[in-house]
Amino acid sequence: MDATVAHHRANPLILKLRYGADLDAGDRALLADLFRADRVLEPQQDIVRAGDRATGVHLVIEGFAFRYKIVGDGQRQILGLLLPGDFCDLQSVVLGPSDHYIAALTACTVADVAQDRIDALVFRDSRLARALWWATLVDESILREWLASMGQRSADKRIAHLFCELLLRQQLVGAAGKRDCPLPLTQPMLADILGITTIHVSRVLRDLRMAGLIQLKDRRLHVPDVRRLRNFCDFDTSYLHLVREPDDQDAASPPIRARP
Amino acid sequence: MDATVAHHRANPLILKLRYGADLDAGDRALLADLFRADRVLEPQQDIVRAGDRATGVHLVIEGFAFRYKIVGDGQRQILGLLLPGDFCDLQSVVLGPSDHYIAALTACTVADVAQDRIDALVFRDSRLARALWWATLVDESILREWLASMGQRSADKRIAHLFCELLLRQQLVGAAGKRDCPLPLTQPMLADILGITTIHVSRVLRDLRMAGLIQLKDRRLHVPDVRRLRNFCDFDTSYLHLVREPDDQDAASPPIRARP
DNA sequence: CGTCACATTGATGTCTGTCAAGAATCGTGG
DNA sequence: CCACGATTCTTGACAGACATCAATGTGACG
Repeated sequence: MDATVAHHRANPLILKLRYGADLDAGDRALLADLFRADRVLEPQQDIVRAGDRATGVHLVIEGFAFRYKIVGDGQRQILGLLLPGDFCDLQSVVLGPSDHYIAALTACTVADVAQDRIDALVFRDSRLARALWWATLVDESILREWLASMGQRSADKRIAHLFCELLLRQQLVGAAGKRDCPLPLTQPMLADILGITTIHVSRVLRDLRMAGLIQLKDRRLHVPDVRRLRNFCDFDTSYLHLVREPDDQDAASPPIRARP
Repeated sequence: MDATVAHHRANPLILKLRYGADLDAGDRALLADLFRADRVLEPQQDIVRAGDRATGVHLVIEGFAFRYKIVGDGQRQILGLLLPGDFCDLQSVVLGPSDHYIAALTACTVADVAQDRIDALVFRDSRLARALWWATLVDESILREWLASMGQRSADKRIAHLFCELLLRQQLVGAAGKRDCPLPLTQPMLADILGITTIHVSRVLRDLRMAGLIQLKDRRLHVPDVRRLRNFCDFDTSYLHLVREPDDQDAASPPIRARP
């Protein structure tokens, strides 16, 4: 565990960017300075509403948020999960009014940053610009993988794949252990992520549990044999575009609270 | 029909960007100069292969291309259709090896541009930078809409929605009329876009035809009543983030060949 | 003219949705 | 602390959407 995580609670963005870029201490200091938690949200509280014009950029510091759309007669499709270190809308200025919603899933803290401060940052430091760009491109890549999953995988593999992803993504920001991580998703939420009904989610989770692939307890996911679960759902990390694998340490999870 | 389309064949990128940015004649000249057709591809020929490192940037000038992934035991999911004016991989340098394939769907012509020429362009002209950025963000937005469609819409509405999108997107680049457009997609292709079997595609197309919603002939789509089709599948253009609606002209389709 | 991909249709099976009813969990207020 | 309602979670019976298997027809192309 290196110096970046030494202080009381590391900035998840900085942790994440270790896997997409090589930043020096100066870069990290700039990021830490710009992206600090400055708002706490209740579960279900909106961060961005469809039709809103961008006001600034939001970064999740702690907790989960999610992106969603309402189609047809009120059915909700969840388009992405935003974990600590993820941007909600880095690029929204260019697009105009948002075409979807973003809301807090759990209680969470976010950083609100004015667009011009981002612009100044990336203008000044092209390595940082590239790092942030990497982050948004990974988000898009995840979206493609979700689409492929939705189109081609059966419900059980889809859930398993999602769990593999969430375990790994949380490991990247030091929020998960080797084999378990927070999983604050209700079954109705899972249903809207996977495009199936909550009833079916329940059935499939039972099957996965009984197959010994996963354990769920206290809103946490435990995976007894990560290799086996990955195998089951054909999980391949390449869509996350990591330049290095996460250390295999049994990391802090839930988020680090210990002081030095 | 304005001056941009006056010459023998307008650059589809320039046409498309009319809907996302305000470019002046100088901007357009730069684009036209940079993105000119310089390669012809056979149907099914690869443009980008998964695992490839980026060599440059590719823009579709004419014809259709498509993005796809292979999941599990060889099932293909098509992740996006690339129409004239669409970039294949504007940003691939940052991400490293591609995690998916891009191939020509029909015979098509593409522009190959070295990354540094793009960089020089966007560095020099921030309005153009913003315009290109808009284009990539719209692509991502389309991806989200596809995901929502896959998760929440039934097969018939999914096809209808896709057809609405393809009609409109081709109108943006002057490749479609008010109510019809090229549709060079076989049923196996449609199946891999929609995540259903070709057999089911055949049945659903029959139903849509018999409901009078669409007509298919000679690899073209004809929509007798666009409003009705849009209504049927809950099509809302906002995810395409157009700053203006396409003119209601009965535009050139197939691509303009007439000389002034 | 044969081959091959595409397209169509029917019969049948499987996955997932719908309807219905309970049980467990959780937050809240008395 | 307990009661309460509200949300989750679970299970069963049944229905519908879509997949699979099989057969046939069509058209492009060598």
